[in-house]
Amino acid sequence: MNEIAFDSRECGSCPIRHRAVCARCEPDELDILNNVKYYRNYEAGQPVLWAGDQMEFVASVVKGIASLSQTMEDGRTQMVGLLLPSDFIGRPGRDNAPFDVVAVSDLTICCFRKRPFEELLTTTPHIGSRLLEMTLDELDSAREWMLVLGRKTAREKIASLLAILARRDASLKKRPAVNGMAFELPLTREAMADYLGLTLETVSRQISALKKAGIISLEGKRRVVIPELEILLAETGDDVDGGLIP
Amino acid sequence: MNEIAFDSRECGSCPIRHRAVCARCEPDELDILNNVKYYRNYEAGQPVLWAGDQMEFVASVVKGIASLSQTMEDGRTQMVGLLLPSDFIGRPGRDNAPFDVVAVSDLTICCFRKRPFEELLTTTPHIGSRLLEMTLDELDSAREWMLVLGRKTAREKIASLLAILARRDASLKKRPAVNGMAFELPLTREAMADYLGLTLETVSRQISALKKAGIISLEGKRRVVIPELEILLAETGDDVDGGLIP
DNA sequence: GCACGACTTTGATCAGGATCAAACCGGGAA
DNA sequence: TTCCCGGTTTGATCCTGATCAAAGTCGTGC
Repeated sequence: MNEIAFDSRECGSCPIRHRAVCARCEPDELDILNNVKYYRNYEAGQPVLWAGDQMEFVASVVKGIASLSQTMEDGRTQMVGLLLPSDFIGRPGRDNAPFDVVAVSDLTICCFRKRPFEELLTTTPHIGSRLLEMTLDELDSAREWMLVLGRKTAREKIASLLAILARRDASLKKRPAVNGMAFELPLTREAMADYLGLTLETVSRQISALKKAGIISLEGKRRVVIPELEILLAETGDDVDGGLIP
Repeated sequence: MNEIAFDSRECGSCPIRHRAVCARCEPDELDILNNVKYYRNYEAGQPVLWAGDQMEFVASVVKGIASLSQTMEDGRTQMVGLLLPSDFIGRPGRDNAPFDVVAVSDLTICCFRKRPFEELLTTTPHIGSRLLEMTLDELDSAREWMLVLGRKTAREKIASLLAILARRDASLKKRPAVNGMAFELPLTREAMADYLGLTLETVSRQISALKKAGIISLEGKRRVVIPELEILLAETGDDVDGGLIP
């Protein structure tokens, strides 16, 4: 859930080869020719990996959004992570995907063959320690999300999700989150429900309620405006400082 | 959630110094004298760390159970992890505890000063990669738990918890989980509720229901007997193979 | 333009778990 | 022994969010 970048300006568009791996950039054509690095595109809704699949690559999201999710036999599904641009996909040291990875929107990922990547991990210690740091951050966010799933009301859940998306959007655009900011909702009501442990009807109703209360407003169905950030944050149930929006 | 051991037989009782760190054992008196390694004891209910506290050590659970948890201002709390013997506490690279750590039962942990430990990480690459592997495993279990919190019914939640505890108990005693096995419930009804995102009354009711259905039986309030593992597993809602009990 | 389909909203009703309340159990101290 | 107290069980009722159902919105292709 965190970019694996050391210096993102210095390098090209590929987070893995250029932003993560090489401290000094080399042209990546070589890697592409050697089939070590390659791009993949998916349409919204397409699966990238099913749980249990062999993973012959690690990857990094370049554009679009992917989800990590689990589905029970009877169809109940729970999203366990959202992967936004610069997020990392993969498990060095494991061969099989632990969860389903699905393109939520149109998606481009940059893949890097697993073996060469694992080589790099052993030969370049700071990559490993960066990866450990990222993994610990993801573990913390997963645990924070457990509070949302286990203890928050539907309204608090929606507010928490909107707060996270607002924050992500701001940081992606490299500007601070401010009152009056607007952003595109990249998820359908159903995807939100799967992330929050709710039904899509409840999601819709709570969004309507927040709108009616003046806490958010919508432009169309997918664009959210937040007149006052503090007021939205108050709805999350978190302490205003700390919590999901540091 | 996973022991950081390379060869546990070869060494003394301290998981960090002896089982994790030194490939070849040295006597640990030296470290104790240097105040690099030390033990701490806590009584049931005592806090080990509050979220935000400076952590000057990493540690490993030697005996007893600790919990990681978060509490909202109004008192709602969610446990985000159970730490059993050989589990690791700490965040190399971070100074502050992200969550509360509380002794659930009487607890002994073995602490290792953070700086020397971080030194070791940089000088001994296989420790780092083992730590990465452990962290990835914990991330997977956290995500699996998100399915429990977000989508399972109260009965399935209880069954899932019992299944996990049964499995942990078996692996701690280094024998397989079998039909008819019995184990001590190390948690109060309230602690179970906090782990499962339920109230203690619901926990109690569902345990009674499982008892009435013959899926478990109790000896006293705290000892659980599982006549048929498969039947309990069927109640978890997971696929019988895979899932929480691999 | 129109029709279709995917997504969303809204309504009516239901049910699972929360809440409030009281009783029960078992162990330890006086 | 008796009392007390933390933990547990059970009961009655309430309420949030699920479920079932229908209608509304919007974009796309014909």
